[in-house]
Amino acid sequence: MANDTKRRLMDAAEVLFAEHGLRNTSVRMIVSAIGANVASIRFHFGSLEELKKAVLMRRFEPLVARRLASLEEARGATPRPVPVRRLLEIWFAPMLEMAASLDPGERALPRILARLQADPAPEYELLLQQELAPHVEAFLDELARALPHLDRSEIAHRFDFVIGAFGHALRRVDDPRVRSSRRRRELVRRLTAELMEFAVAGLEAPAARDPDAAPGGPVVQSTA
Amino acid sequence: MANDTKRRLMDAAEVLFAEHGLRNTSVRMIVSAIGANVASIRFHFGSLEELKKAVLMRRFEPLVARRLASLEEARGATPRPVPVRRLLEIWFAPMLEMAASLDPGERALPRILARLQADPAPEYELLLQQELAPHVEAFLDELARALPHLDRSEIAHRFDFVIGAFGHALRRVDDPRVRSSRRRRELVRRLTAELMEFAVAGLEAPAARDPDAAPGGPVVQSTA
DNA sequence: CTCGGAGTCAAACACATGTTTGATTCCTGC
DNA sequence: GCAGGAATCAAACATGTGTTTGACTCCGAG
Repeated sequence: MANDTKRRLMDAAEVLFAEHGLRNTSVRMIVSAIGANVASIRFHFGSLEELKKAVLMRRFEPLVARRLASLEEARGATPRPVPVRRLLEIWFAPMLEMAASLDPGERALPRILARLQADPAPEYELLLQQELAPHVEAFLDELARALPHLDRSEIAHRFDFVIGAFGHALRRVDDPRVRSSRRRRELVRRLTAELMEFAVAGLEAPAARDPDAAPGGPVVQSTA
Repeated sequence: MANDTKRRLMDAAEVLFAEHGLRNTSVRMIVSAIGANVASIRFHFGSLEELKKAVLMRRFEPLVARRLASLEEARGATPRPVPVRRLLEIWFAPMLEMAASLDPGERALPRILARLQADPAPEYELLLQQELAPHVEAFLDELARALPHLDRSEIAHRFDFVIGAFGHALRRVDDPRVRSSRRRRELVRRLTAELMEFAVAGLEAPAARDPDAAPGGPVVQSTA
């Protein structure tokens, strides 16, 4: 019974975070979800902020570990560069499995991260960047091998585009109009297939012309 | 002097909305920014919610109008489908000009919308969907002519990917580490050129295989 | 000059937030 | 069985929120 309340707090909190966002979830929403006392969060975590970080880390660390392990394995299989499509599969797979899960707790992290993408809260931003930066670098390194026609900075930007598209797609899956888990899983699979085609083509596209050096005028011209 | 305070409230509010998000901007933050009284918002707008909607609409209506006019013009110029690249230019241009503007007020709307993308607030979601839906449909119609190898639903999803990537890129431009407006404008131009290449290739990619019918196994396979 | 509405103001409202307190219950180790 | 820490509890705290009130100033029309 010792850490039971502690675990139940985290479980209840993470689905509330997914539903309402980290910012808009109050102590009282969490404790009342499991019939606990308002002081329980302070007792078990010290503060609400600490609980938020604990919830994020519990799901986040295994996710990063899985990605890195898969990347390592794919890289070790052959001396040739890992194909872009395979790299994207490795990147997306863990998150997609969570997003399609039947367990609301499993499903929470992708939703939380997708929200965090656009609602920058300096504290988590920093926390996640520290946790993310290393394995993002590893993927960018491997992408650079697979896309020798692009310089590193353009690769980083394009990977950012992919992450933005992915997050946006995940938010769509959150649409409350998609109720049944059967339909949700189907939608996730569908979007996954379409996103994969889109992202591979986008990443492999020819390098952008330097807008300064381009003789053909600005890439985005006035619509006059 | 009549509507002076009213206008100043909207001006101050929109940059605060861009900075802190619609949700996290309080009445007192707004009024203290221009030295007005807390009751002034109630007097001029009825409520804080009404002020938010007024701020959104003031910038939003001209944006939609510009896009539709440019689309109409491009479509009238030739009986052939408008190229994908041109459609994206028309879509991005107004927002990009705002994002690169020197006026913080001009710059606010893209930031607000980019935040709103991931922080769904039912009230504005509805408001914006009503305002957006018609001209999104018009763009999808034209995209369908330019991309005859894709069915309508896949086009809609891909356009969503583009919007997600665009929003994410705009959020990057918001990075407080990018201080000088000179550097910001440069970054916007750079990202624009790269995003254009990425998005055109992504939209024009071959249709995704139906994950059910695909004999080659799941598109995203387990990373075991 | 005066009346009256437009606009502003300080102060308080009712409510929600995270945190804190001190007492009380619970259960394990002795 | 009992001592003592772990865990829970109701209640209050201080602060922030949007809103409301009623008096106040201002200024143009009659």
